[in-house]
Amino acid sequence: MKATVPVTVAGLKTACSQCNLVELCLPFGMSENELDRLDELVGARRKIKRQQNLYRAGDPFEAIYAIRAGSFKTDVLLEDGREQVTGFQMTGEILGLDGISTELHSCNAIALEDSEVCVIAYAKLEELSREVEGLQHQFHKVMSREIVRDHGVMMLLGSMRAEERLAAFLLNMSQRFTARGFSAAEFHLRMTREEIGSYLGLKLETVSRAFSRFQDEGFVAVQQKHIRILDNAGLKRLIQHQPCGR
Amino acid sequence: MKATVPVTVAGLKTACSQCNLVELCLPFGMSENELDRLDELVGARRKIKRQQNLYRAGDPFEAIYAIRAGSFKTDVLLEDGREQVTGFQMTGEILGLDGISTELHSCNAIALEDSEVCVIAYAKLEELSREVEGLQHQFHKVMSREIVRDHGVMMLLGSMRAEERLAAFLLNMSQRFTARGFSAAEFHLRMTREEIGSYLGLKLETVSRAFSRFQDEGFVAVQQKHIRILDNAGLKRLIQHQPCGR
DNA sequence: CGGCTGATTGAAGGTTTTCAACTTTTGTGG
DNA sequence: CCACAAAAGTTGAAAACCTTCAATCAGCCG
Repeated sequence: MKATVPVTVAGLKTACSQCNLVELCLPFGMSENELDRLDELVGARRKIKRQQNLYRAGDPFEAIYAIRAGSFKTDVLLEDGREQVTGFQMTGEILGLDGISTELHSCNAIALEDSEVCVIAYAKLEELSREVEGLQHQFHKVMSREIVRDHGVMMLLGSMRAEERLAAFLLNMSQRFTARGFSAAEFHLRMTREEIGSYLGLKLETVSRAFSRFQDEGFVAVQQKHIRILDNAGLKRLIQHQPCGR
Repeated sequence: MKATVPVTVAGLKTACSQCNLVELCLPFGMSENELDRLDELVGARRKIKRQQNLYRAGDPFEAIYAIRAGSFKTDVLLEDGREQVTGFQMTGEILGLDGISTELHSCNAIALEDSEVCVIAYAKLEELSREVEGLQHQFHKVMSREIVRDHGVMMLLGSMRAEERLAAFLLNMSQRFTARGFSAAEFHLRMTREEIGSYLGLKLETVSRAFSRFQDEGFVAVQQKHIRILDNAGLKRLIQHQPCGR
């Protein structure tokens, strides 16, 4: 560690410039010089154990988080207890953007496994992104990407039937694992059937049944959370060529 | 018009500092000085006739738009023709944020009535928001608010039943009309039952039936697109105290 | 190893969709 | 300005899809 870098808790200081997640994370597309400046910004890392909250709805908003290791879900709770999972996040993805609007977090972020995040103080981010054009631009892209992703989820929830939703979900997971250097065809889901169901607007039994049908039809091999995709094209066809639903 | 302001098409130059939508729009919360700078940014206005596109999915992204008058819907189309309405936008709201991520628009924006928008060149916005802190902050808030709104829609689509969705929709519209100085209890919807249905993940017949039931139960008086809310609290109760749906 | 959580599967029930007929409103052109 | 066609909205009955309820099975952790 360079002497110029201020020492933080137990040498946990992060350096984006050294991180292998650069291409997936906030720094994507930034120049060498810009990257160096980014290292000023990113504070200590924080470890979150499985099932623990990174933040809760109502918490004051102070930072956004880049997932360094592990994975999360975000959800919104209705007063009567109903839960809606709004997303699953993997390494390199940014959490906490919901808090900017009211300066309070509006959803819960919960680790699906033991995880680690880089803490990015939001005040500092605004400050630095006024100076570093690449950072500003990239940050805007990250927010916009989240909006586009949300529209995709609305499409799922509003216009697709159960099996289409699950197929789209699996293809999306596959693609994101691929981007992280993992197998596109074989992966391990960190979330339960109930969480998948909540995300897709389905009951867990419906998710389970859809998995079984996919297995029967030879699209995938399912063993609990372990998924092997056998017919990628078949899943894609499923999404587009089904009557309708609602 | 001041001589220092560059003259654009037919004197259509907008001045945020003069606009009565300030409190609802991008400039909200900015200081007098900051507002003056904002006037540099906002280009000509553009009129969009009913049913016309402000932009289409795939169009190159160059600007975001502030709705000066009228209203819009945004939607995403699936290859097989299915449409998902992702939102309805009213005066003061910002359109086009979806385009930042890929520099191509990812959805369609269509005027629900003859409308007018202020064109905000995105490159200029980034430039100016590096100089004007209040603008930067406000722009981030606008994007974050969109993300939070989207989560709310996911909740609707994923966890609520037909009547709950429509109740939530009506209450949301009422609140937004109120914010614009219109009656909270009586308003005119600019979209069809089919568009409402698409937004809520329901078929138009289901929307129509839900309207009829609300009328029978005395929650609202419905006459085609004209809505009168008779029992606001009743609608609110509907949202929280229903068994479940899916 | 036992108890727990998570997952699977079947049968019955419910909500929403589909199909269809009909009414009302809107828009256009004579 | 009326007439008429097209679009939008309403309503009923049947069907489809998903949920609910229930029982069973599998895997995991202490």
